[in-house]
Amino acid sequence: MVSIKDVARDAGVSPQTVSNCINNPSIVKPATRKVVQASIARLNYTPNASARRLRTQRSNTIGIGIAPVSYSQVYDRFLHALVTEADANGIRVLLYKTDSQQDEIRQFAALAARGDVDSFVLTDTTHDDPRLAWLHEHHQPFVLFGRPWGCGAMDDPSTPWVDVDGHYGIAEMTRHLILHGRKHIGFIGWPGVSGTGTDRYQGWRDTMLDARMVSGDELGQLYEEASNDIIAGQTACIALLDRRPDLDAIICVSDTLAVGAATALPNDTDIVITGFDDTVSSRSMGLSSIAQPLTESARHIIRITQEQLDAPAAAFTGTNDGGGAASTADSHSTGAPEIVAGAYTGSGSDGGGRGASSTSPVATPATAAATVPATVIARDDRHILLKPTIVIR
Amino acid sequence: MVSIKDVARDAGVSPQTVSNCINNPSIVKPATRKVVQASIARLNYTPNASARRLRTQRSNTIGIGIAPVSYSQVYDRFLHALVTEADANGIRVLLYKTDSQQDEIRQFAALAARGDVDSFVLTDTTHDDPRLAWLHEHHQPFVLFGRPWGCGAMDDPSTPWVDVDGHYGIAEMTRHLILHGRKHIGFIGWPGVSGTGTDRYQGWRDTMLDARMVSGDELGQLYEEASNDIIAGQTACIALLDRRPDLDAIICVSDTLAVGAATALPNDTDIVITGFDDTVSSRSMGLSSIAQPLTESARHIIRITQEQLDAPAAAFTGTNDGGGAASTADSHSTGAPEIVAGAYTGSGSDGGGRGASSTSPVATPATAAATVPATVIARDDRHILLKPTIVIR
DNA sequence: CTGTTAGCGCTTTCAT
DNA sequence: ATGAAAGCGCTAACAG
Repeated sequence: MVSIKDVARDAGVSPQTVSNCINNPSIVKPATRKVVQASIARLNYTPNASARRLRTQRSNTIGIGIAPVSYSQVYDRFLHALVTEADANGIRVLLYKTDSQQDEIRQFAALAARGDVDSFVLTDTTHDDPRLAWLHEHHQPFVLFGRPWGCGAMDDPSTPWVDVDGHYGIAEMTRHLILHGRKHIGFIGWPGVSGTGTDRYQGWRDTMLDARMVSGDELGQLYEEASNDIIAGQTACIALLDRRPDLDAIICVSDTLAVGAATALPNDTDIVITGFDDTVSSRSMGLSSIAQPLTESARHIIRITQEQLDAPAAAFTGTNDGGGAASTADSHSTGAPEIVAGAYTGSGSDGGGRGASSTSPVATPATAAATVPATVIARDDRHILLKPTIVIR
Repeated sequence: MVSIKDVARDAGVSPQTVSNCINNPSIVKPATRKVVQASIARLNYTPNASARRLRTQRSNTIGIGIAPVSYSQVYDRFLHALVTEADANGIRVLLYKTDSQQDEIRQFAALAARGDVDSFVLTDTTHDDPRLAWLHEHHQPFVLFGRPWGCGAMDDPSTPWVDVDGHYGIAEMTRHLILHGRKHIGFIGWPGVSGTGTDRYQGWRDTMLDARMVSGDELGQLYEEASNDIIAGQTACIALLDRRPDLDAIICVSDTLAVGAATALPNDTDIVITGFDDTVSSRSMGLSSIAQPLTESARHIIRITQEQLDAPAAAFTGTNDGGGAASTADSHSTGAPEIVAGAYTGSGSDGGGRGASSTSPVATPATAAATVPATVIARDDRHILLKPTIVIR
């Protein structure tokens, strides 16, 4: 392995100068820098990560857990997005197992103690999540993907999170259906009260009531619950149509349920089924869905992580610094999203056409969703709520 | 952070003795060891990973890639299994992105040069995979999950792999259906020649021909191809039933296709649909499927990785060392699988009932598949072919 | 602007 | 059986 000394000898300078060329090029005389960089290239030198970590006491690595099974079908795409954004910022991603929340806490302790990671990314936050308590107690940096529902930490500066606005997504989808002439729009949701599920449900409910498409009394008839699998989706769809044969659209809280519902439809029907997450399955079935801006989410997660680590002692002020999301990233952030401070349950037509032709976030079937940068609705720069993209097929 | 010096001071010994207590306890006098271990526990000491890595020049980390999308729905479970087995052996798992094979090669170079990982785990090997060429050329250790189909490296000692026997799984499923009175069994496979797809297809074909359930001429009528999505599965199923209304079972090369096929079935039918991978989707639909022994696979991958790293210079002899898979793992491997050397396309009834009541690998509906240790059919201890478990529902 | 010194935390010699 | 010395490769702090 070629080390910094080899480069130094080759370039006729001291190891320190080589180090400076890499970590602080501006303080090296251009001529010297040139020579050193030539040596680096010729010898194909790459700094040893362990040595650097030992010296700087920074691993430049974040940890993220993987559960025994993932029901969402979106986790692998999220991981890819996260790794991609991390990679672009010189950060590595370490995977650890999470068989339970307690197990994850054990992993926190081990990984943090060994200095394997600087920070963690958490998903699937639950009510009174013990992981948050542990992390806070041990002053361990982290970022949530998903809001800390019911933890009372929604606005806590020391509980940064990035999430996708399910309420908005479902509301937008509902509006789209209404605008295209659908009169009786049902909803299949998850049972129980989950933050995410309830949020999405309310997106449908609020829009339906706002548009006077349904009375409060009638709402229950258009609603069905189903655990997150295909069969449950089928069952719920059948129950819904049984109760309300006049339905002409059913919005599902997930793609899995949408796939189930779609397969339970009579052959000759015109009923529209929509899902959430724009998975391969729903896409192959031609269902409209709601795509989470995973790349954008990952970008913010990495940005916040970087900010935390670069300014560990600086207390968070709680005020938006004016620059917003775009201010930190050094040349990486292409198409930096605008930050629209304020409530996130806004009406669909937010000001500011931010792209080419389409003023609505509804993507045309042909143009892929990925090209449109996600719009941000945020409280401040450590609590980021992203708008999903409605994908109509 | 508490370091080895702190422990040494606390225990009244030298840092070296503390180090020995951790890495080589047997050479420390029991009394001293006791004292040191008490200090370690009291101070809650964990050795710093970077320092150890720098000193030993070993990262004890393996790298594995994540693609932009995964169609298999099994990758996340594999990752969990891999991380779990790695964790049990003191190995960390670093995730890197793989947008293409070339991209992955770039990652290899970067990660290897920085000393971030010792070895890689590769999946989705293709014909003349450029990644293998690169790894060989740079003497970079790795293990494949999945055979190197068509690379001519199937028996190459320096190309270790772990795979699950799709031919066997599908053959066993076919036999099961035959034994339960199914007379006309169709197959939905993937188009084109993929190693995995063809292997599974042949499991059906060989069994059908062996059992005289079909003539060679007739075979084509019972076979349909479909790209790996739900709609394609539906279409193929309909085409199949259209051509052969007498079908009473359809074996699908994947769960995704099985789900599609199942949803395309008439309401009152008795036709059995089976899939591959035992995913949440197919399970929720009550479909029989074939479960890959992911934990077992991961265990072998980690074992081989360890062996490679522990004996870097030792040339592989190509002979089974007699101990087989169970010989290396130190106390971790519970229920070590037997190794049955020989051809892998054996007839179903291989000798040796290895468990309780059931002599056939067909699991009963009630007892979960996971409890049965996977049987190994292997050429040698660096080329491991595992038997999947047939899950009947 | 560049070089020297020192040390991050650990483990492999080699003495004792 | 234990300790002392050295150094893995790198970078912060200072001196020049």
